[in-house]
Amino acid sequence: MLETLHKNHERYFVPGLDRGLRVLEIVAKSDRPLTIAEIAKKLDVSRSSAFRITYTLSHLGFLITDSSNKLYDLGPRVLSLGFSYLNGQDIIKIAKPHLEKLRDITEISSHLAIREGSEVLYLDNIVSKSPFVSNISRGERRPIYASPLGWVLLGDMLDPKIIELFNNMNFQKMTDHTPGNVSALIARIREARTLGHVVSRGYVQHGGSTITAPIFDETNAVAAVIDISGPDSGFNFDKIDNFYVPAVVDAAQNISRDLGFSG
Amino acid sequence: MLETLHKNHERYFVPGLDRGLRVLEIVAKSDRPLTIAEIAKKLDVSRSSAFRITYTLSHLGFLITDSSNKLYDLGPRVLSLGFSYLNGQDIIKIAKPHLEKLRDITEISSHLAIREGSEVLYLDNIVSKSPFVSNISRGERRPIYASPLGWVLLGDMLDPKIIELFNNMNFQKMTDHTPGNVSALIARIREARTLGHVVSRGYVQHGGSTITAPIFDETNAVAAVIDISGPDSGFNFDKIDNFYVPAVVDAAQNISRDLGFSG
DNA sequence: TCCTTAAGTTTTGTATATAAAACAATTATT
DNA sequence: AATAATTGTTTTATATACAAAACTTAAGGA
Repeated sequence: MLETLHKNHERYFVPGLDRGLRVLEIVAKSDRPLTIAEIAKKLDVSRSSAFRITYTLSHLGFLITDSSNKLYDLGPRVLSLGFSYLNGQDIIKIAKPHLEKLRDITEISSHLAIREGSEVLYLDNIVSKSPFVSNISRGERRPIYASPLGWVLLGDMLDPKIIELFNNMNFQKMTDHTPGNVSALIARIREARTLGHVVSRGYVQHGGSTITAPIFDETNAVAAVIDISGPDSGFNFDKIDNFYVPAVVDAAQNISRDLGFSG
Repeated sequence: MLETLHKNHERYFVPGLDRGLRVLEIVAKSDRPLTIAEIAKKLDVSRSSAFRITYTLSHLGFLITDSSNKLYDLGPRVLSLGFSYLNGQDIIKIAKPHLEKLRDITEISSHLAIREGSEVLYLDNIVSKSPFVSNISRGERRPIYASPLGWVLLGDMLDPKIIELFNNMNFQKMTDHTPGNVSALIARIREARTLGHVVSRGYVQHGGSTITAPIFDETNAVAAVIDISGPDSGFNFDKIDNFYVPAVVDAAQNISRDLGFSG
């Protein structure tokens, strides 16, 4: 029996679950609470289905309603999942002491991030004790193409895969140095891989700088990335090459070693 | 037509969604990745249903499998929801400057928390710059009955409601001062309400102290709670009554005012 | 004020998601 | 090594989740 590729791909999908989670993400993305009719329209389902889904989600505490019971917003229960995820990530525990040491010797905030789809996902944020601190929290996301961390994270991805991931993405020029298309992005990635690190000086969104290096797992894949970053006022730019870069690369290698990367 | 109360209550439930979210929480609570058979047993459904649910969740990125595709663990996508929730909470933005000022003048870490069911849920954590820091992160939870923050949070709840919430809860003695049953808890709550704050000195889990005060919303309900807390070594115990307590109560009142509580 | 439109519920016939059973593949036991 | 037990996957008959339509309530305009 031959089915359509689409149908075949979703043979075991639980539609109610799929749509419920999409409702949570629709409400999460919205900057204001939504009505059932709005959710139904965005989900492209009937109002009665949207009613059933919001009924379920609000009874479970994942959505809450306002006093009139007409506007739906995220409920506090969504937090429990994310927090469990962070606690369960061994890489965070392994990396933390190295990130703290890195923060202490450089006096600049250090971060740990992984790739999630086409985004950089920050897993940990070790805040500098100096007054010049970055404001990136764990759980935050950035588009990969616009972040030096992203360029390093894609270091082990083959060009066709990169093209597949980004060829219909809208490249917004965040700064003068944001790659404007896929081939410019590939050039950045190749450069990062060749050097083994990236120094992005004054190019980051709010006039800050970043020094980034990759973490490898036991299969030599890029498992994560660390950086030190913050406003330019926190850096001593004379010490980039002979202090900051070796410190970050060294910390990354130590974390890689603790993760089982021998090489 | 008469249906059972149970059925009637769940008339509009989407079962696939309910079970999918319960799978996420089962995996979140587990300290190790789980197999389909284990998930099926914990959920009390057939293996084929568990297969369909995990299939859906892993295709959506909320679960990930290990290399053998047999062990399921939380995926990074669960983070985005929790982070959106935190970003959407106005109370965090409103409270933050007050918490930072409180941290700066007391040199002790300050926190913001709300009630979620029978748990205290930390929404923000302003870390002290002193070496004596607490290690509570946003997203963490504590049982209400065992936390001074919880006693303050329940200040506007009527006794029958408290009894309903806690009468079949297992009260574990965390410290000498943990209430051991519902009536002891109610006494703590009443005391907190009368005083308008709680000073819990040296009673907290790891030998630390806490000073807590409630935040009210425009309807005079307890909307949240703030505290300063940390190891005893960070406190100057001579300054409790004439400095720490007024500082915390003052910050709480200012946040209440910014939230619309006239007084 | 009445009419129109829109949004939130409830009901209900039908398409389909589901759990049992069958099957396949792996792991444990004798 | 052979067999039993366990687990993952596929098939399929049937219970049920779904969307359309009906109904209810609220809001807006003439």
